[in-house]
Amino acid sequence: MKNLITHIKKYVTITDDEANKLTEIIEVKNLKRKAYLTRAGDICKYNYFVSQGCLRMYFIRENGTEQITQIAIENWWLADYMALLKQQETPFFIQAVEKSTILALDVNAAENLFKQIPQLERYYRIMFQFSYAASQFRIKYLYDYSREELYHHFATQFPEFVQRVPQYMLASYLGFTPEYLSEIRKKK
Amino acid sequence: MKNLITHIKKYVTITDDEANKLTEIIEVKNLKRKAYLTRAGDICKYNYFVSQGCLRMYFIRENGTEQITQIAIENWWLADYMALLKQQETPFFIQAVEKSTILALDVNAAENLFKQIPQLERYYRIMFQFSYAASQFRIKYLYDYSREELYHHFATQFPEFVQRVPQYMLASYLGFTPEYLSEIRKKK
DNA sequence: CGGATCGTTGATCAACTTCAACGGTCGTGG
DNA sequence: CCACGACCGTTGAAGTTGATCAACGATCCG
Repeated sequence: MKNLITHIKKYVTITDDEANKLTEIIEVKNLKRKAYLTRAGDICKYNYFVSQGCLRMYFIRENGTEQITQIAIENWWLADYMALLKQQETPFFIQAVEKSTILALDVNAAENLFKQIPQLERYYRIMFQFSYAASQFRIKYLYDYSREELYHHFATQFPEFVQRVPQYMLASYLGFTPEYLSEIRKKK
Repeated sequence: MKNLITHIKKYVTITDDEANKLTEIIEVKNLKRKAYLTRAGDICKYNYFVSQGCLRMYFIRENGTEQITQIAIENWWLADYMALLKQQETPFFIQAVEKSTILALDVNAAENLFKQIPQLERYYRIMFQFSYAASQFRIKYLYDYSREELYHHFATQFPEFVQRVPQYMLASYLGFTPEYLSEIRKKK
């Protein structure tokens, strides 16, 4: 919980009283490795903050294979925002990659808090703006580079990820097969 | 300008006075076909709203070909948000696909307005949340479908785009060559 | 210690690109 | 308002990139 308040205070100024109001509507979840927060078909109501540990978000393709679309470590928010917005069934699974402590924020409760605490809404405006910017950047990468280049860029830009997640997850996140990742690593 | 105020009022309630304050810091740009709002290497300060017309955002790859990453029609915001955030040179060009009327919002001036008008910050929180959700969805599509399937999904979901932009732009946006698009269309 | 999971290897195959060439049409200058 | 040049869509052949499948060895964890 401390982690979240510290993170918020990096971007906006909130009083202790306001922080407490937020804390009241947040649920702490201690997950062991491979535990699920969300499964495909669920109706979602939470936005998840990684306080400690690592989450992955993935869906299952028609042919039965997993496709990871996002990986989140400490101080990242993760959710299927389309499913939250439209209150539709999510196609995604959200699972702990390792033992994790997750903060679950009920988005409806949060909407109410925004009316009382504009600074909190400001924090989320900044978070979403940043997330969208990162997403635009990622889409550019996906279009710009070959799979092999994607791996090299990612491995040099985010070495902490490469060490933390198994190779097959990395391959899935980057959009190719574990076999091909093997081949890339052999080349170099 | 009317279009923007109408759009904002769909999501939040603002007074006429607040709307006027916003209007004061917005610049209206009338662009002819192929005119540029931004070129690669520019330092950006504006967030663009398409009041009338159509914009495309693209970058140039090492081999000299264009890669379109975004297309925006009426009531969409468009900018390189990473470049805005970090005040770095953008790698993107933003160009009018057809004769367009664009509203340019100075993001620094907007940040100041947010302090006076929390409802405006709320509007942007909702916009960015929605944009990010759409972006997550798009990334899922990119991973889930073959190029051919991408085209069919896109053509049925957004027929208005297919009619408005030339085929080679559509091919570029979807991540493949005009030649291959030709082949797909021939098949069906 | 034993079973499941993970990374690797090699052969074959499908999706999509590249290149070159051609015909149609669109819009711009005279 | 017409003619011409530039741009756009199409075709087909050859070439790449990365997927699929099957099999094997290593390692991790209970």
